[in-house]
This record gives sequence, C-alpha cells and structure tokens, in this order.
Amino acid sequence: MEAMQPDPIAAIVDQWKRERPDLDAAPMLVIGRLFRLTSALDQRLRPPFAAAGLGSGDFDVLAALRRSGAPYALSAGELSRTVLVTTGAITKRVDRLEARGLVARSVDRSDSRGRLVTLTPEGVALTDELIAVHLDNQRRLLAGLGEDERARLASLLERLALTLTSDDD
Amino acid sequence: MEAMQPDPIAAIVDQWKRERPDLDAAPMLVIGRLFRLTSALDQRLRPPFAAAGLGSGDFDVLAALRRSGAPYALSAGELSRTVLVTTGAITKRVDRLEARGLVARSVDRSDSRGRLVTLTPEGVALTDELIAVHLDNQRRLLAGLGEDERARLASLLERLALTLTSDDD
DNA sequence: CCATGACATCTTCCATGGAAGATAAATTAT
DNA sequence: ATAATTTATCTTCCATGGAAGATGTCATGG
Repeated sequence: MEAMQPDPIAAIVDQWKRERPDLDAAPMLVIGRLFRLTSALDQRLRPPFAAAGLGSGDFDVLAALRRSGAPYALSAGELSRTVLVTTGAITKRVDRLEARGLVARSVDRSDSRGRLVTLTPEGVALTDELIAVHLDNQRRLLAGLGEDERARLASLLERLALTLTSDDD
Repeated sequence: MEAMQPDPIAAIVDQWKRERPDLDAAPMLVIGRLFRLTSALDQRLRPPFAAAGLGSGDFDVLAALRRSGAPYALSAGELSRTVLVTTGAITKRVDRLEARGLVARSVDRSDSRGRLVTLTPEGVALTDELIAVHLDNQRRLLAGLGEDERARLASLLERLALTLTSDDD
C-alpha cells in the first residue's frame, strides 16, 4: 500500500469531467479532500497510542474521562455520546481499558442500572502524558498553515458543521 | 447512540483549558472538527449505497473504475493506491462486487501475475446512477456555505494536504 | 403493591479492514 | 538456463465497531 501524488482529488474531478461532462464533481474538492485529509491525519496521529498499546478509539475514552474533571467518572451512555460510537463499542473499549488497569467500573449509587467508568491513577497518568504528545503532534501537522489560515479553516469547518446539524439530525 | 449539541469541539477545548491550563488545545479546533465533520458527512452520504446493497468502500472501487474510462479496467494494485486501502481489502471488495455481477476479474495478458478488474455493463449502469445521486447529496450537504466559502475551504484543505505530503510520507 | 413499559448496559453475531505470510509469476544476475 | 529477488495478488488471522436482542433496574399507573 503506497502513497499518492499531491492533490489527487483535483485529478479525480478532472476524470469525472471527462467521463461524465453532464455532472459537476466540484463538491468533491471539499468533501473528497476532507476524507483524504482526515485519513492522512489519523494515520499520523496514531503512533503514540499504538506505542502505548492503545487504539485511538480507546484513547478517546480516556481523554473524555480526563477532561471531564475529577473524579474522572462518566457513564457508558455519556461516553457513547461524547465519542460518537455505540454503547456496545464503549463496552468493548472499557473492557480493554479495564483489563489494562486504566479504568475501573463501579455501580452508580443512584441508579444501579448504570455503571460509572472511572480513571484509575494509572489511567490519569497515562492520559496526561499522551494528551500532551497528541496535541504537540496535532500542532506540528498544522504548522504548514499560517495562524490566520488555521483560524479561517477552523471557522469554516465550524460553520459547515453547524449547517449540517441545523438541517436535520 | 444519540447526537450532540452544536459545536461540541469548542466545549472540549474549554474543558482541556480548565483541566490542563498548561496545554494549548487549539489544534483541536481544526483537527477535531475535521474528524467530527467527516464522520457526520459519511453517515449522511451512506444511505444510497446501503440501499444498493453496497458499502461505501465498495462504491469507491466502482467509482475508481468508472472514472478511469473505457474499458473500465484497473489492477488490484492501482485500485489499492487510488482508494487508499490495502490490497487485501481490495481483494475482498472485489470479491463482493464480483459476486454481485458488478465487476469481473481477468488475467492481465502482459503479466499473468496481475488481474484486471473490469466493470460489467451492470456495474457501469449502477455506478453511473449512484455517482449522480452521490454528487447531488454532496452538493446538498455543502449548500449551507456560500460559493466563496466553499472555494476557500477547498483551497485551505488542499494547502493543508500539500504541507502534509511534503513533510514526510 | 404489582404489572407494564422505559432505560442502561452488555452480549452476540456479523461485516469490514489491516498485517503479515503464502503463492505465483516476472525480472535480474550469474 | 537457472537461482535469487522482486512484484502482484490472495489468504489467514485478528481487531474493531455496528445492529439487534438479552438482561437487569427503574418509573409509572392502576
């Protein structure tokens, strides 16, 4: 599995223009690039998690707990909503993290249907370490853009996200 | 699995600011939003493919073949490079598409290690139908932005992608 | 108080993709 | 010409996540 030339998306749009001149493939210049870029960024951000024996999905759970503040406890449902995966996936992620001693499950006192997932001290320590590395890596990946460009990009992405959620949901 | 409020990313950055004031989580305003947005767009673009009994990954293969032009034939390696998945994943996608009569495999005359994956007439017809729907859906998802905003977003995404590929690879 | 329905989490099953090795064919060196 | 290397695809195994149903608990109405 090798890599590709700069801006393969423009080439794809050109191919469609040639094969289907009746269609306008311009939306791919945004959406296609979003997908490619996200995939490329994901690949480059994974290594620190892999080195710690975690999938990046598992780290999402640790990070959600850590940034929620002491006592670093959230329910499976809350985790499901914040990290945008099904509760079934949360169960499995928590199983893995629990097996590694990074989180612990306890029964919610006020509702024994619910389990609270809590960071252990080891979980807090590892998360604190990884989040710093992760943010540094993110910063480095964005370093090719100027400060103003990053701000405009952030703003456009926010606007697009807002128009999506207002449409339907 | 429910949805979330508008702009959850800004809230996440605020949480980190409170919990770890020594860190700067601003890169998430770009990268976090990229991931969220891509996930949201993907969910909204899938239904036509699912209705045709395809995963969106399978459609990527059909589309790559279709836009390559007659005779709509590419090798597994070429497909792997254009759709950015391993050749093993291509084998499986082609297996599924072949079982549905949308593509056919044939041995490359000039190199019998290689197999050419070719769209069948049914494959061409389905792809032509789906790509039109797909592009319309993409256009609708971007309709909340003005023409100038879409252009600036496309341009910023391209620039970011270029700075990534020049860095390393 | 008990029955019914709602809810939270977990379990099971399935689909997908990556990693690494296996197989087959082409290329290169001697 | 033949052995060694490279290349292209496929196979096998494993990890992950979604969908839907199972289980246990709570809430509500009679």
